Amino acid sequence: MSTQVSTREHILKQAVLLMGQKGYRGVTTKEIADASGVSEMTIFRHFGSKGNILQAAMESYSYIPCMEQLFATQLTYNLEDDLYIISKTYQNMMKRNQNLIWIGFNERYTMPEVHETASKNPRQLKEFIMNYFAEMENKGLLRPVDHEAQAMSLLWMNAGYFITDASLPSDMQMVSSVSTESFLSESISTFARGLKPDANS
Amino acid sequence: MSTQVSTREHILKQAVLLMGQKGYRGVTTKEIADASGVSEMTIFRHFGSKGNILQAAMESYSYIPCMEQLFATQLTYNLEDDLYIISKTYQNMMKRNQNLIWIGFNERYTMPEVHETASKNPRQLKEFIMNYFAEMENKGLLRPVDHEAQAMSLLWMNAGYFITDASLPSDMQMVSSVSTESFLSESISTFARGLKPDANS
DNA sequence: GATTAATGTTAGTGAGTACTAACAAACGTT
DNA sequence: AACGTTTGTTAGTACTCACTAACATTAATC
Repeated sequence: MSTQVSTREHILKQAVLLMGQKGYRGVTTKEIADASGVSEMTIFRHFGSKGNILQAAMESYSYIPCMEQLFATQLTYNLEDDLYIISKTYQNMMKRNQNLIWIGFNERYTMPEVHETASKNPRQLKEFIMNYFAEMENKGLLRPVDHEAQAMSLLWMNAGYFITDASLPSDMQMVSSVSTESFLSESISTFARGLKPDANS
Repeated sequence: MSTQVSTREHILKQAVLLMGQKGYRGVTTKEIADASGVSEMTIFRHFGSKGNILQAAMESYSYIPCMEQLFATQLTYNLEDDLYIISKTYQNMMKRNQNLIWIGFNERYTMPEVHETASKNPRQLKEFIMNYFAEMENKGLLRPVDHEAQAMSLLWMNAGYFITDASLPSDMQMVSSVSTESFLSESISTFARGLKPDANS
């Protein structure tokens, strides 16, 4: 009984890995089967079609629950700290799922439903952040700003950083040598300063 | 005689457009032919194979000549102005060729030679910038810094901005509403300030 | 008007590939 | 030991698609 689940998960894992490297169309069901140490039939018995593999993988990928918990329990209402932990969590989730991100992006024209599934995440996260900003403003810990625009800025910055950090380095063959952690924390610090109310030291 | 060239260019243009949307494997030679208003045979007579189409497109794409001219004639040795024009040119070239960038990136595992062709560009640009920094330091207009690391920072920032600006907005369906031009100029301004020698107003 | 170069047309080949059907083997559970 | 569930095997189907060959057509050059 537990074998079903684990083989299913195992297939998904290998499929995402291969598709992340060679693209959805670049990988055959045979390849996925071999990489999973499983017969091709097993794949079709589990998922029915190649498209469903990707669909299933996309549905299993979601940072919404994780973010939900973060916003419910881990916030300190210190602006900089909170933005940092939100960003850090976002970065972690994106990095963990970077293959899926790429596949979804590449197939955005050919498999719109897959892309639709994936794009729910940032939209939901934007809502979370906007609610947080509203709360902070009520507490007098935030300047009166356009909550949506500022939430967007944060996401924008994070997405840009993720893409350059997680994806390009292996591509553009340049000397990295830039410390990753510090870049993020410094950006967040600046961003938080810009949002704090006027009375500063 | 001019017809050959123009049909060839026309095919390349349409091929890149389609591949940019649906991926290299997602497009058939038939589709490219139809989009180009041309027989499938014409394509094979011109390029021999589907792979050669992409290869030819990649070889035609290069911002090196453009950058070469910029570095030779258009610099003013005002740090901020120069970095801005370099960045702006980079952004323009990347935006003009964004389809090719994506294709090359997506096929980095399956068609390494294509990727190799594309990656010559940033490496060359890095060299240009490093030489520029060396000159500026000689003129006493630049702090003594690690030229390679700083050139990397600039390219890094530009690449990150390009990707979020040119590619993500249509993807993540978020309200853009952020002014593009100002974001870039502000970043460059900050970057330039960080590189100027100490004696500041 | 004849020649040449570029393109069109048609038909087809061969390889790859998603997916199916039918039966056999392994496995755990009771 | 019997049963049900999951997986493996094999063979095959239907389809797509890159690519070719042979011949017809247009268009420019001289």
